[in-house]
Amino acid sequence: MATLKDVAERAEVSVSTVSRVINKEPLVKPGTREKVEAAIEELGYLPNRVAQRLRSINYRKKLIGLVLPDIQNPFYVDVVRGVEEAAYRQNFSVMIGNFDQTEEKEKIFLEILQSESIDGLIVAPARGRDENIRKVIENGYPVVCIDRGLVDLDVDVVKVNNEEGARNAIEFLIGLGHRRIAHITGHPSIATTRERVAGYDMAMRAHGLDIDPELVRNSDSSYQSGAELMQELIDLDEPPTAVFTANNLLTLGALKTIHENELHIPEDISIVGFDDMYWSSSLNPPLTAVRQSGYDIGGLATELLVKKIAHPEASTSSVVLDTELIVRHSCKPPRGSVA
Amino acid sequence: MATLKDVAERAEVSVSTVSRVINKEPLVKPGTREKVEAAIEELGYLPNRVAQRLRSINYRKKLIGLVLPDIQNPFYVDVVRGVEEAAYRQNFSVMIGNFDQTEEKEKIFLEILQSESIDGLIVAPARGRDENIRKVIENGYPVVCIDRGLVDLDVDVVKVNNEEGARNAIEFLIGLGHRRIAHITGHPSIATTRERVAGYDMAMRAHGLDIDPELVRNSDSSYQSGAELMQELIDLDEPPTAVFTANNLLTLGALKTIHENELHIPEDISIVGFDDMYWSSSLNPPLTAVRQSGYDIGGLATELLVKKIAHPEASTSSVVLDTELIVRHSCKPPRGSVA
DNA sequence: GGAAAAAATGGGAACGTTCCCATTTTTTGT
DNA sequence: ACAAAAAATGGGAACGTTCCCATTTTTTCC
Repeated sequence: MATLKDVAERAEVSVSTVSRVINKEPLVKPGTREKVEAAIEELGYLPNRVAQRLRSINYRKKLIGLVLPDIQNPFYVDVVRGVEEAAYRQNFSVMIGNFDQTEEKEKIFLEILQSESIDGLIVAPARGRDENIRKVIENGYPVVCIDRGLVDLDVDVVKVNNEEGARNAIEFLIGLGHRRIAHITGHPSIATTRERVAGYDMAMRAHGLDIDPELVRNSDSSYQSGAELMQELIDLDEPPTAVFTANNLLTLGALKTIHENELHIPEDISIVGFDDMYWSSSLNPPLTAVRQSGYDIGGLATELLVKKIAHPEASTSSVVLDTELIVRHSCKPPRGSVA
Repeated sequence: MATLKDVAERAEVSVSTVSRVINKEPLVKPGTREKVEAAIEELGYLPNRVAQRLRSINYRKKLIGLVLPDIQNPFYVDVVRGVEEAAYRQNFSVMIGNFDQTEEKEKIFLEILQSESIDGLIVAPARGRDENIRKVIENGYPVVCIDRGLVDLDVDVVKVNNEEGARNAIEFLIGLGHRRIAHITGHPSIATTRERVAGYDMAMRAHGLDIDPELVRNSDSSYQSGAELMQELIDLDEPPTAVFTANNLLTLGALKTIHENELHIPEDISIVGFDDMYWSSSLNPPLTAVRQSGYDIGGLATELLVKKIAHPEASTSSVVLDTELIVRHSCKPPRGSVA
């Protein structure tokens, strides 16, 4: 592959000048610039990003890391797209790591990213307290969290208003006449889970409804546990007439169980899921869901990170986006109600 | 961050020796190795992968690229997981690029990867002919294709037996008594599409059924076009009693339209999809699908690539995996049939 | 016990860039 | 037209490693 030196020789200028052209620095005479650009074209020169990164000063490496707990979750796929798009606009590359919810993999991946000399990091922490991420921050890397923040750490966050999203969903169900509303939650160690539970509680209490602890069940946020917990709810002496699932994997798991039990949605049971998917209309019936835009979250997080890379001293900020309740056809008043 | 030099000073050995320890080379006295490892531990040293990559000889950079047309497609997400897992086992990192089906993005991404000094590349070509990929191969990079190969280029491929997969699906439908079986295909420029169509044709002909060209419709493999083409099929004077969709996005799109038209699966129409998803059981009714393991494909492609990186002179090989028809509940004999 | 062979270690160039400073060229103002 | 200022270019060290070769130390074997 052609190097800077090759280009310099061809264009009959110094290596420094070619470097300046590559980096679009202003102090190059137009004529020189053209000569150099011609040489680059002729040689098919591509800058070696590895050498660039090795030599460049901190905030100019043009590489950010993205660390996600579960790439099988469509929400995070949207985040990936949002981050890639925004990063691309700012001429940054993205290195993606998926740690499948395991702490060990997360640690390894964070180390790799630091070894790769990233400028900064976007991460969706699996737990509220995360020693691995704390270390990265202590090492001086700019970090932006998505989806949820970190306990004890003052860090930039881009997230949605989970409490409100959950509250809207529950109030919608209450409005339809439901009283026994179940909530399959995520892992209680995650802030997101607690906020969504808080929204559930708030809505229930605001309408004078008791919260039956049997109807609120913690999970590990997986497809599997969504299916299992749904079965437990169905097997209850007095099963719920509606269920609110705290993320899309749980929703899909719950749907599986509902279908297996040959219950009909929405006649036998209503369901609202947190997280919408582009194919939610393909479900039967089309799913009513609380939409949070992973794409927007990823995009905003990237912009925030890029700013922070340029101005590391700036104070931390947090962005809270609104959710939207997308009403489709998976809910109706409970049997025998007079809504 | 601590460097090799820091470790060397602390352990009172030369930089070369530390490098040898890092790279697990055998020619180090056990005692020395321990001293060095202690120093590494104490300083929290992490090798700088950028410097390593810059200096290392060709096949030792320990980085591979993965270029995919559409990360929103769950099949490719499985591929990502398979590649990451296998790469991790071999101590390789993976740089992922998603080009959203656009040629321009693909080009940019392939250039970035070359700039990043990758050892080799796994790619799912969007088209059968791809100048961008051809260039990468000409530049001497080992390349393994997944899902489909490239016209005119002798390249390693890991794929499934598409023809057989499609044939099995169609024969299953014929066995149930269907005669008017539609096929929503992918883009005709893609080999995968042609192979699946060939399987469809073969099955139909083998059972003496005419192929009605109205029932075979080309798409761009998107969710949107799956929905649109399904509507066209439903609007036919003599609509099909069963439909075979050529990938999971098309399947989801078709399902949306079927539900919108208030048709019932499988009473009004049967559907078999190419590509299974882990949540196919969550669809209502659970989807009958031709399963191809993206995870296995990704894993095998990675192993093949790693071998090729070590022995670039080896002749190209291609791996063809079998598909599996997962029968769930989205198919039954057509109305009025005496199956 | 000593020479030869093998093992272990060290020194320094090189990878392809950027960055800093020095030098040369051009522009500006009078 | 000339000095001063500004713009443009060049030279070479440095980034943190690996790799090659040289040197030193240890082992082997008669």
